[in-house]
Amino acid sequence: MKKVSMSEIAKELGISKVSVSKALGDKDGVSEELREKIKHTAQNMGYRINNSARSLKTDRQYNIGILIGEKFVMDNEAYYFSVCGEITKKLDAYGTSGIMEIISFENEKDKILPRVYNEKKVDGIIVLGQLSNEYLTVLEQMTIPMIYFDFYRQASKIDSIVADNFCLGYQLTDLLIERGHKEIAYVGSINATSSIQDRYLGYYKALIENNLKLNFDYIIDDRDECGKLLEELELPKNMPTAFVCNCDRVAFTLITKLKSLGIKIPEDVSVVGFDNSLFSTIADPKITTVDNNIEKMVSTAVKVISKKINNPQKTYDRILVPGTIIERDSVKSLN
Amino acid sequence: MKKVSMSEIAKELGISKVSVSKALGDKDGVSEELREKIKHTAQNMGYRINNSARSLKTDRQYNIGILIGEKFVMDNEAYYFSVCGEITKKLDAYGTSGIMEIISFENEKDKILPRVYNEKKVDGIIVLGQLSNEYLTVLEQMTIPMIYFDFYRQASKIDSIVADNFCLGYQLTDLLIERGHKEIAYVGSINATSSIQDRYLGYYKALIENNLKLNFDYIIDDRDECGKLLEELELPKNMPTAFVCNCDRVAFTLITKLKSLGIKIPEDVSVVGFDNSLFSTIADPKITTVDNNIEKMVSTAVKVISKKINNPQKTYDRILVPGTIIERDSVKSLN
DNA sequence: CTGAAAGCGCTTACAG
DNA sequence: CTGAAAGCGCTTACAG
Repeated sequence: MKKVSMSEIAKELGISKVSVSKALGDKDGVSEELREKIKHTAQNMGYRINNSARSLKTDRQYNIGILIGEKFVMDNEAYYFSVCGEITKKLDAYGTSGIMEIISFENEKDKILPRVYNEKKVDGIIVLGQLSNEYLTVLEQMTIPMIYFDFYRQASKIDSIVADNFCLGYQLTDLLIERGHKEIAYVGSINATSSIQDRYLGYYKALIENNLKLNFDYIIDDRDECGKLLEELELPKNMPTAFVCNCDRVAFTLITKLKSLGIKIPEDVSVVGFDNSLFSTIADPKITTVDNNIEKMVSTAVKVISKKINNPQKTYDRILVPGTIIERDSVKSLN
Repeated sequence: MKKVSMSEIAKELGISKVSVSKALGDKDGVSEELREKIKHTAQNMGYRINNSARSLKTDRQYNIGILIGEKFVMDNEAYYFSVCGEITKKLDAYGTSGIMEIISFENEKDKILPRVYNEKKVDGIIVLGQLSNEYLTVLEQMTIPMIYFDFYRQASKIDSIVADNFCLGYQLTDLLIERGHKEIAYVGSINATSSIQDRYLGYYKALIENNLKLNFDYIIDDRDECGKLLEELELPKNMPTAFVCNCDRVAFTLITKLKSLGIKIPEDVSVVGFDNSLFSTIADPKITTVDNNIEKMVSTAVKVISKKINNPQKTYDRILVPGTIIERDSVKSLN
């Protein structure tokens, strides 16, 4: 079985490979009639374009790198894997493939740039989830377009796509306050990621506006310095009437723990989460949460990175994607 | 900022680019002294190899395609996404990247080959999870190495890496029988995937060896013809004392349903699952299940595809990776 | 509309 | 050990 290149097709048809290239690439400069004939012949001969050869000439790889920190994928059911899948699907419409690369703890520490960059395999990079500031600073030296997904850095000029976490944290807390709750805890390590922090600040804003005092005993860590989720949450001595959790995963863990202590949800304590992930629907009761509108976030990210590849100068700053609260069964009204 | 190629490095050092290529590629034909100098200069100049140029010459892409059917990723927490992540990690040691591609329902039906193949972006392909026979038949025409992961086709010669499902289905059912269970149901659509089918056949073998009759009412579908998981399971009229579920996900759904009917697990009914996924540990009670040894399966798959790329003639047939039963709290002894 | 020529950045076989 | 030359399969600018 011999290889079929554009030259082979040209030879077969008695024309030049230039015409073949134009026809197959949907470029001007061939008659429609010839174009059709060429496409037909290519199909018959089982022609497949050689992306490497194309890339070498055009300086475009038609690949996007998708970076995920190892800390986010310790779990088998990691959230960013599915985001990566969604991105891959959307990318397809742009004739582009997604190359996922896991940034190991080691490479993050040693500031090793990703292979997809070092070997020029991609035209741009989407970073899923926050990495260490030191590593990001190094990443930002790269000479190809990059965007941050689901986080941002105040210190950097890199465009980012994030949920409107501040606003959503506010709304979710406000909902609890409206329902008569006054003792409200926040579960999340507020220095771990920008999302956790912004959700927390939204929570705090809601407290302020309702003249409720911020109680430091009510701020509960959910992960360690490396960003790994804690096995066990440490509950405050005085039980609040409600918990705002920075994600459904943690809300689920919390509910399980509270139940094991004989505390009923939502009769005794209310719990809300974030992300509208599987955890919010398999929990009993089902968790009131926030739909971040991932689909919108992903399509925005793909659109932005594509535009930046065509025009690296253009900046988009921080794009906030609005979400919506989904009320389910984990909140009791105290009124 | 100007581009740095091997020629630039050569010019800088007053040598030929051939020496640069040999030095950077760790090939013979340069003195150690010169090699070191070249590597050093390359580093300083911020040299990154151009994978496309290398590929064009060597006819190797240093990329592996990872195909996943859309049916497996309807869920956000899809199992194969994490497998894809594991593969990506392992591939790194081979200097190779993984390019995930979702096969949409449409492309599967229309028998459209994956982009990674059509554009020669990969040296080999790993298929995660069973696709339709019609589609696989078309895939098998491809002229690059391919392996199946987590399923196989009796009809085809494609090498595959699978858990020892038959044996594990047998062991798991046998465990229930040893504990005194005689009325045992199997939950899984036995024509949906080879895994479900083999686990079922192992279940049946255990029944036969223990002189228990196969009861067709006790075979419960868990997905539709497209392979999508059913929202609601249809329980048999006469309740068995135990259920063997083809995966933890379904075991979780079943437990939720049984509980909602006031049936206690494991007091009234025992349930076992497969996969040792998150679902088996977040369920209450925790589910007795099977650890498929994904890590071993993944490392085997990566090893096999790499070898096949270097030697496409070589075949490995079906490789069975042994698993282990993990006993937890969802089985009651009737003895 | 059509095609000859140049060149993208590597690697390899070969000569010195 | 070192390097000149050829060539991988495309695309683009240009000439006809």
